[in-house]
Amino acid sequence: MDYKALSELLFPNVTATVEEIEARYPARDLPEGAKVTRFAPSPTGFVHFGGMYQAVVDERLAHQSGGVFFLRIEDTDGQREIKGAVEALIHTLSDYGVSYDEGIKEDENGDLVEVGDYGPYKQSQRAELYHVFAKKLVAEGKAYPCFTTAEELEEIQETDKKAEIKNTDWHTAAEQKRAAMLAGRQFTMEEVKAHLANSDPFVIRILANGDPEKKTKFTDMVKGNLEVPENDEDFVLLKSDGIPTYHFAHAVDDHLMKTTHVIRGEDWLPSLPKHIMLFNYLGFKMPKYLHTAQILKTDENGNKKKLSKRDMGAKMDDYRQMGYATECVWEYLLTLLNSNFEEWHAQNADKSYLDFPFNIKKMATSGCLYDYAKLNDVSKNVLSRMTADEIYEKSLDWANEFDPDFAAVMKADPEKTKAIFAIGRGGKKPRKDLCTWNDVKPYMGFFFAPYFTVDRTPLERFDPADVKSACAKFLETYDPADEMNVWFDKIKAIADALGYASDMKAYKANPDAYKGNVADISMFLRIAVTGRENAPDLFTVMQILGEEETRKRILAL
RNA sequence: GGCCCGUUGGUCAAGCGGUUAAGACACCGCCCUUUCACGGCGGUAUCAGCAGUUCGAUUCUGCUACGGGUCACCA
Repeated sequence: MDYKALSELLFPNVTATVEEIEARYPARDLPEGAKVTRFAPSPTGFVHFGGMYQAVVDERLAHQSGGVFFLRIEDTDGQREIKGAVEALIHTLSDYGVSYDEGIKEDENGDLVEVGDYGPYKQSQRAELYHVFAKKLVAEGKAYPCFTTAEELEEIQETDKKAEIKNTDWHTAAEQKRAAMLAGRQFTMEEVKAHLANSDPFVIRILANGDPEKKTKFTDMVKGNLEVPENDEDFVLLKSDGIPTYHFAHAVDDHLMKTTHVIRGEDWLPSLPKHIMLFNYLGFKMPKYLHTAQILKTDENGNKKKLSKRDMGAKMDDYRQMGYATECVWEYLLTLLNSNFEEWHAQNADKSYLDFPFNIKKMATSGCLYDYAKLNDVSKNVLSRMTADEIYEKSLDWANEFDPDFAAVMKADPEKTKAIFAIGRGGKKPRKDLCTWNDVKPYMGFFFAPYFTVDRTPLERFDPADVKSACAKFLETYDPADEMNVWFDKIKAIADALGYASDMKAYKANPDAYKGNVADISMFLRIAVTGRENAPDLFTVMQILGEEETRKRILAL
């Protein structure tokens, strides 16, 4: 078989040579040790939590080493492409502050532009490149055209991929398919010509010469030393539409774009033999690999499963909707990435996460379960460290989109809103009431008339006359100019007057001697002023509310 | 089913041949506190199992079990 002639037959329009292509992508001029990484999502409309996890690693590794991080859009599957997906992707990355140096970006006008010298950065625009390398492989007898259609192969397999395949059928189905593919390797030049004359669709398959019984050693930077079998599968390089499969695009792109470190999910591990073979066939130097652990969830049956896009929390946009601040998700992500991040952050509170010495060795090698309780705890801590102004701005942003009515209320009186956010904030032991922006309204809505409702239930176990009398007495002596201790002394006086203990120790020593205690009196007032039993410091609440509103609410109880 | 990867408390995890096996979350007590939210102190709970190497294995090796991933003209 004249492979050179075959390659000309298959790619008559490809005139560029591999050398010419290589010349277009010179080595990058980077300092010693600089890493070149890439985030290469397919534009499916959202960024997966696991994808963000990888993007963060990409970004940190590149920028921590003085290297380059680029974004490549893997749009080789036209069927799955969703319009606006690239924009959504870019926005998510920028929301989370994951900055990349090359790839598709948005300019000032919001238009998509390409930045960088190693593009195009969309695989659909790189067809020419792939074809040159495919032609080379065919010319060298390392790849061949296969005219067997996907439908025919599926038929041969006799098993519906969608249906549940019984374990025992696996072997035979795989064998049959393999036999069919092997048969596809047998052809004459005349047959190929006939197919082409007939415009029969075909794919380009690799000619696999591996023996799966033979294992080769491979070192992954996360997983460590692995043993991988040789590849014996004639997998597809170019689909019948001329677009490459992931495998082929990965080899060609990461070679030309000079990627030094490939960060991807461990679900790619099984296809490693394919990639090793491809890089060998093409004469490319393999990049280093980091196969990251999977993020798992517990399913209905209590088994661990890969976090799928249907699960809440799988899409980065879910967090926005649930009201998690990006900073919180970031910090949670970082703690999953390097478990010592939390500790480091506690000791370096003033430093940016960019100063954190991210370490590959610290990355988990086994999958971890997604833990909302932990996320919530991290979130509370992060939010508690923010200033009242920050909280105001960020929560308003969120409310503008998800709760416009409440946003309007907040905006109507920014000073008051900020004063509320300032309660118990800034000290060594800040309040931690807020976990998500969604918590803001339930937490402080009562300050605003539209959201103020009174729950009298806690008052029911007391004599209504006492409640009424306590309120009346409070109003008699209430002076908004009072210092906190004076203010509280007055409440204690009310307690004494009504037969409630003003001294908690005395009360605890002999509870039966009193109708209640000063905490109960405070509770009456708290119900009146905040409408509920639990609230931030009552003295401050009254100050922010102002004398008029405070009196009005107590009078109305 | 084949192949690959993994397994330290309920969860995330330190550990890298000799430790009372860190810490965080969750949970449970107690304390502080006019409520709540904090904060402090304490507690329950972990090396999947079995062999082997070794003076000594959570750490090294093998096997078993269990869990996960993957087996497309999807990425």
